[in-house]
Amino acid sequence: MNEVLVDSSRTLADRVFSRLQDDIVRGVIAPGSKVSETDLAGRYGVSRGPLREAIRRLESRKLLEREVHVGTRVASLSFDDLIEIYHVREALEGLAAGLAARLMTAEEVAGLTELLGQHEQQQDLRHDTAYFQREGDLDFHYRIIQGSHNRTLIRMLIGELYHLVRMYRYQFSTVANRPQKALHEHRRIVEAIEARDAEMAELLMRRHISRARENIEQQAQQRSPQ
Amino acid sequence: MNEVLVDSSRTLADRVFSRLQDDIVRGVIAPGSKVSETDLAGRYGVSRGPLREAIRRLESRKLLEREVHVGTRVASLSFDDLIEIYHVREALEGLAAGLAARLMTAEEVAGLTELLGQHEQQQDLRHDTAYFQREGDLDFHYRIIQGSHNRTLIRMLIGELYHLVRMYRYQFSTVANRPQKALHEHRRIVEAIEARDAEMAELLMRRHISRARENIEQQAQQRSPQ
DNA sequence: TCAATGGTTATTGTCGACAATGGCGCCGGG
DNA sequence: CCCGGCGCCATTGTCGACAATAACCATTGA
Repeated sequence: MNEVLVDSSRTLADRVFSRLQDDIVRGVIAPGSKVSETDLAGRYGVSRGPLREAIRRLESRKLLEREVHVGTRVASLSFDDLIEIYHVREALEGLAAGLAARLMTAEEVAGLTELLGQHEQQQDLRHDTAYFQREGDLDFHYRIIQGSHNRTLIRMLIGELYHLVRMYRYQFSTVANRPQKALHEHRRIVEAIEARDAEMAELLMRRHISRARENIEQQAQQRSPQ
Repeated sequence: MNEVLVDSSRTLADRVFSRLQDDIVRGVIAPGSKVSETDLAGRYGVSRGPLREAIRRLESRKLLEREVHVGTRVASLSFDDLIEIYHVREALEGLAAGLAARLMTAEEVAGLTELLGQHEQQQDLRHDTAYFQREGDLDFHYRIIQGSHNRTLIRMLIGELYHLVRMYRYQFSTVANRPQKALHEHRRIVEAIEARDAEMAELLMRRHISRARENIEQQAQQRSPQ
């Protein structure tokens, strides 16, 4: 989504890291499956050295789970894990929205407004609905997080949590069943940011993510009603 | 503080990771200084392979900064970085305190109360003040974070942010100049947790960290009054 | 004297091979 | 028939060597 995928730049370990991360997130490699270093090295055409470095980085992002002398397996998120992540998202993205309302530049706000307009148009035309519900939604949040201008916060949300959220969406092919409501909430958040109302922006963002979490909890109950 | 330092367990890369992290946090290796892979390999008596893995992990924790084909240098925190971190801490530890008030077991609450009692005693006797202000303070927060029972939250705070905070404290030899107030705030937080008042615990924790941040901002202004 | 350019050198990036550990299946005994 | 021990094998952990890149310095020209 955001990260550069130019295969001719940087180092080998960096490229295999990007590709492997993408394959994991998109479910090309089945969640929970064991992956052998030798297999992966062959698959990506590199030696085990750079591959191991990529594995270590993905391990610290919780996309891979490693057990010494046993092997590495792709992380498989449970519903509980996802609920935990959403609690953290609520706190962090609430902070981000508040900071964004105070610190976003006029250009950033304009870009955000434009992005939202595009989403609303897509929604009206019933075009590319799946895209909006997946990457489009993340794009919106992505902009606001960047607007916080807090590098630590950006790193934690974009660099760590979002890959897990994306993986989950692919894993359970979650088509958010409340796109209109979500879009409406997005609109109100943007309005708060445009008005530079930090408290309101934070409140609305927290509520927005909180509702998304409740939605997931409902789905979980329906699928496995104990 | 928390991580096992048993040098006879796990893998070489894990051990050199722990030792290197400790040396960086404690300032044994000067912040901002360049570190050569060959030098470090010799220093810890390992090959460059495991060392590189340790470097990658410390890099993703922002304790090391790497530039391809140029070198690795120890991160040196700016005041701005620290302020950013404290904003994130405020959001995350506020969440943690709220969750702790709801989810901590009776044993955990008892242990927390006992820890606080020890700190108050140390404070009264003016014993080991430096310790309280450094590791002791972190111990208190550490317990509450663990009490949140949210693995993602624990990982982000303990696994990532706290090492940076610790490094900063060593780097600027910050002796918190408001230990009595901090201790009093700790007491009130514990009372809220004992009363299972989640909202109050969150509010008090946020205020506690917010005040610590303001304290740092004051110090920064005094040292470099523009 | 200064700047540009070339070579040299130190450092990192990559690779293949060897060592060590844990899992798995076979075999024997109860 | 079941259980425990033993040995093989696959996989990971570690190492040293080679290749590639960028910084540094000296030299030369203006």
